[in-house]
Amino acid sequence: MSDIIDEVLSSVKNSAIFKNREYLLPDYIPEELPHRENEIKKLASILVQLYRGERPSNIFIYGLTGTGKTAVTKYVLSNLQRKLNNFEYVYINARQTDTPYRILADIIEILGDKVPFTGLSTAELYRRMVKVLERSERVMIIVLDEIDALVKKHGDDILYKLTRVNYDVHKSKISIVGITNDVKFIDGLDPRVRSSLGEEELVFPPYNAEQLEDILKKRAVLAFREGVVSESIIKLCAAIAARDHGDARRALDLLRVAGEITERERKNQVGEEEVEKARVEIERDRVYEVIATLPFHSKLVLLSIIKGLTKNTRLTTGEIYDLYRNIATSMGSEFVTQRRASDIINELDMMGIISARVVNRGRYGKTKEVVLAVDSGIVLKALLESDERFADFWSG
DNA sequence: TGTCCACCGGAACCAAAGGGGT
DNA sequence: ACCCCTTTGGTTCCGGTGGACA
Repeated sequence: MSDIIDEVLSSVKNSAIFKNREYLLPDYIPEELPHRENEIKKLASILVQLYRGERPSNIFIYGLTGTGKTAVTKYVLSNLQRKLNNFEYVYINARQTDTPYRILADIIEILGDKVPFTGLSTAELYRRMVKVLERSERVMIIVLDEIDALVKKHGDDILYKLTRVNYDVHKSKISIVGITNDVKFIDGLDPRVRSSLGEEELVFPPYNAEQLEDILKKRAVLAFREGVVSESIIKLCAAIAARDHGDARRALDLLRVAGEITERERKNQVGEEEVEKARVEIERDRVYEVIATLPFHSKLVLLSIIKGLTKNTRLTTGEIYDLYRNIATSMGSEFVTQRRASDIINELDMMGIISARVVNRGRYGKTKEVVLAVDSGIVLKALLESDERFADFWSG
């Protein structure tokens, strides 16, 4: 047994490819953030109010994914905290922590109190949060990342409450840093929330290809052994990510996975084909993961779409729903209403698995036209492997 | 020039699961 | 013991709609 472990262990230790793979992982925050100097400066100059123990303005940060919003924010806050040491901050990702209850629970927990993870009302949690805040007697910065996801699901109520905490708390003060990659998001907000959350605004522009290249180069030196990754490979990864709205995280993922593939193939240099394979593999993993964790009826709807698309090139909501009902019935399962199915189709669209666009066909009504946005093989594989009921159905 | 299709999508509400406080 | 909470994945009801066709 331990031989196997040893073997695996030594293969990591003696990797011909990686010196230290960690530098390419998405949660690694580097010592310096190239090409984000302006943003760091701006953010720091707002937060520096902390020096006098004052509450900095609430800040709203926009920028597309992978433009360094999260990294810059964490970087500035942790550095400031090291130097000032008179405030605290919580970082909450509102896509993972996606209910008002859990946001409050997280804040309370980071402040050092325990709360039950269900059972209480949000009003009660709010009360408790105020209590712990009152006790801490400091300035508190609350970072809400991907705040748009939360508001889409639960409205801006909690934001309103959070922006008003300062009226309820006297010995401490809080500021909110909201981060979003949806630029239009702020328009839909309650005006009161908008004005108080947007006391200061910061926009992160996407990286261009050269900047991405520079970033990749710096990380590659740390992560890879010498000679494993050539300049042209880095250029390639940067170019691919730049096409994809300058997403640095994608660029780094690409480079890392390309390295992993190279290692698996027991080669000692990353080549263009490994980068291409990485691109495909990343997309495939993402799609697989998303599909495998879908609720049952969403999977069924997806299966219906796959089935329908073997006969037609595009499907309407009605056609999908008929198929779905047939499949569900033949499997002896209940089926959801068309209203719900329509929502499921929208959800699949937003996840990028299908592409659904609303069309008006005059006399023939208004509907949605659906086509698959990813390879059907991987969709089917994910469906069949994640639920044995489908396997029975598909083969039988 | 109006009709009318085949849905869209907002709103309110529901029930079971997983839990509280007092 | 009793009545309370949120979340998830729904349901019911319904007004709205762009443009092909008579």
